[in-house]
Amino acid sequence: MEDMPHPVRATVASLARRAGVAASTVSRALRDDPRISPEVRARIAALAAEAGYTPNALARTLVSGRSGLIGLVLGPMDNPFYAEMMQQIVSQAAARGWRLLLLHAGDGPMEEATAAALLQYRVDGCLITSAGLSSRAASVCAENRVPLVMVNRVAREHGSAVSCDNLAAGETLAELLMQAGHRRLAVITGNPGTSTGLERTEGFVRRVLAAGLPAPLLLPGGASHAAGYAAGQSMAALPAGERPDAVMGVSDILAMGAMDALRGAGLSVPGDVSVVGIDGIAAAGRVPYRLTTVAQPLEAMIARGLDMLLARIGGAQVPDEVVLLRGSLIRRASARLVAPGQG
Amino acid sequence: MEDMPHPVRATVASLARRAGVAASTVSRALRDDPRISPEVRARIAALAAEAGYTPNALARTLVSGRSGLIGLVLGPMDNPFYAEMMQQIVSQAAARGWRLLLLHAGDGPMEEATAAALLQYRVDGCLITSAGLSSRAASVCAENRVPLVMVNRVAREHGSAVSCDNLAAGETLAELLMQAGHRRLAVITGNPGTSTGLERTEGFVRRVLAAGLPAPLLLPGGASHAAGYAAGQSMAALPAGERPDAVMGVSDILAMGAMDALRGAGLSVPGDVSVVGIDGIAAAGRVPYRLTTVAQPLEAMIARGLDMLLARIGGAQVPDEVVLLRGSLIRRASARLVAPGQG
DNA sequence: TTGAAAGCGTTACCAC
DNA sequence: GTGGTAACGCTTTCAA
Repeated sequence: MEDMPHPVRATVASLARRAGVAASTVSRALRDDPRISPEVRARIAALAAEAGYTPNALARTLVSGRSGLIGLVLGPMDNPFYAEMMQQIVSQAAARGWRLLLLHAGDGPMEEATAAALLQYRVDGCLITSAGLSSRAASVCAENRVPLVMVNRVAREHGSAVSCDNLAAGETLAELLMQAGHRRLAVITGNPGTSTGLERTEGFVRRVLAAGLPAPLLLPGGASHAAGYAAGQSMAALPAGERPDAVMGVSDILAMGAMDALRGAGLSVPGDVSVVGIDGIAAAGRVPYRLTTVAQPLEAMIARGLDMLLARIGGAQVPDEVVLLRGSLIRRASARLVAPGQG
Repeated sequence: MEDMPHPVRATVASLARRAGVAASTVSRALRDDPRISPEVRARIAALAAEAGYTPNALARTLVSGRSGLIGLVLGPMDNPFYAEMMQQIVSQAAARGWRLLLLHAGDGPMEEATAAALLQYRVDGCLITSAGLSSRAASVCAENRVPLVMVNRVAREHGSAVSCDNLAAGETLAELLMQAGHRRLAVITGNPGTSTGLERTEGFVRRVLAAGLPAPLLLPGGASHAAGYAAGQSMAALPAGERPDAVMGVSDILAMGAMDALRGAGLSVPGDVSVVGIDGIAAAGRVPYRLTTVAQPLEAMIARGLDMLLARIGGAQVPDEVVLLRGSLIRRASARLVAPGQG
């Protein structure tokens, strides 16, 4: 190891000096501009490698107007779904050569300074995955014409969105449960004001009513296992005659919490109560849950979202759009799937 | 809504023009330089607000040499521990006014371009939470003198680290299990080459041997629930006389997988087998796991890690250091805690 | 094919 | 107190 006091970073100018050419020549050579002669290009490339040259992306931004950064706003991490989503985002963004400025993660409100950073660092666009309806980042983007795509939530006022067809997912599960002969249905709802949860609930309820059954029991839930657990406990506490025989959690994690509570209270799932969820998180597929669910097409959603962002960053005056992708039903052991006596 | 074709961003120069002062004055006024007279400062502040001025952090970086960015490298997200850690990092970094450049998340190797981005965006420092021993980011940082702190792993060659005292955690759990009368012990190990897992295993084994018991059975594990589940199945398949009566997973998620497998095979936890883990993730505390574990002091670890990073970014020639924080034992229902016949 | 110079937005230094 | 000017590192005209 050398022991230079200040390992000064090589710059285009320093390389130019050492190569005896102009800075513009170095800049062009390094970006493989076809106008530069092969010899010069090779010489500069060698020099750059030797000096350990790394272009300064920030300086480049200043002149190009593009930062290559996209702001990322993540939802509450206590739902594993968001962790899975994040992993998708990170790998797909990297594959496209974008860097992620991680602005927020969690349920709380975004800090003032963080919202400001979104603008100060001149992100090219913003990806918002928080399910909450009131997203600070969204309005900041809209006010400042920063291209914005929301994933897993609908755009209320501005911006585009890509999301699972939540209404259809709710309907699918209601249909599934009714066909299996369930008659007393329930829904564990999401956080109030959360679009995904509302839509899933609505799809479910609509389908049940359309079939002529009484409206499902709505159990207040939230976004966490604990909330689902509480809802499950309140179900278990009902007299057997009033207790629903099937329940949908508006997210897998809620459904999992409910299963744990029901079983903890001595009830059998799916023997006494069928439980289904929506999201398709990995944990829900495993023992002891084996949850029947509608899986969101996560990879495709992110790919689509980044496509949309790219189009808007490109400068084209593309109108806002909302894309709905259909989820896929996964039948597993948490729900009885045939009417009693048919098996 | 106005309909300006190009909502040109206000700059220091444009504000200076409109205020009839020099750019340097605007710059000073905006940063509350005491030399600027109150009237001028007020006038400029008003103008800036009206124009919706946002300083360009990238341009500022160019002259100051500080980007305010810290690179973040996250481990495999299928372990909820990393999600919890991320949330801590995001909120604590924001509180200190740092922005996070999310470079990597997951188990796979870091892409070439991503490693380059670390340098190109001139991150002030790097926080690495991946448990894998071979971290590409670490060597990039070291070679380029980018301050580096690793969390939840020890620094091998360069850089500083803050970590839980994994050895002590393993010892604590071995002691706990032996005191409860367990005699046939086992460990579900982590990914090979992962320092945290190795240390936890070593602490456990050391303590068991010191007590004169036979060496614990080492079951190959990994980093996921599935790996723990497989290990649990192999335990359950052993003849009753050879089956361990207590097992430690080197992480909570492994222990949870093992519990699910053991119970799935008809065994009782903790009736037939006691199970303990390490990490203290939220999911492990809940029904049906109620896992006895050693919780990592996550909040303190991150705070300490950021402190260390700050000190090194400050420019002070601080020598590399490794900080070990002690975890805290949480006794729950997954392990029998008294010798049979003592209750 | 290459060079010179201007400019991106900000801050720091030196005058006044 | 405030104004000029240079500088950060890069790209991009416009000339040659």
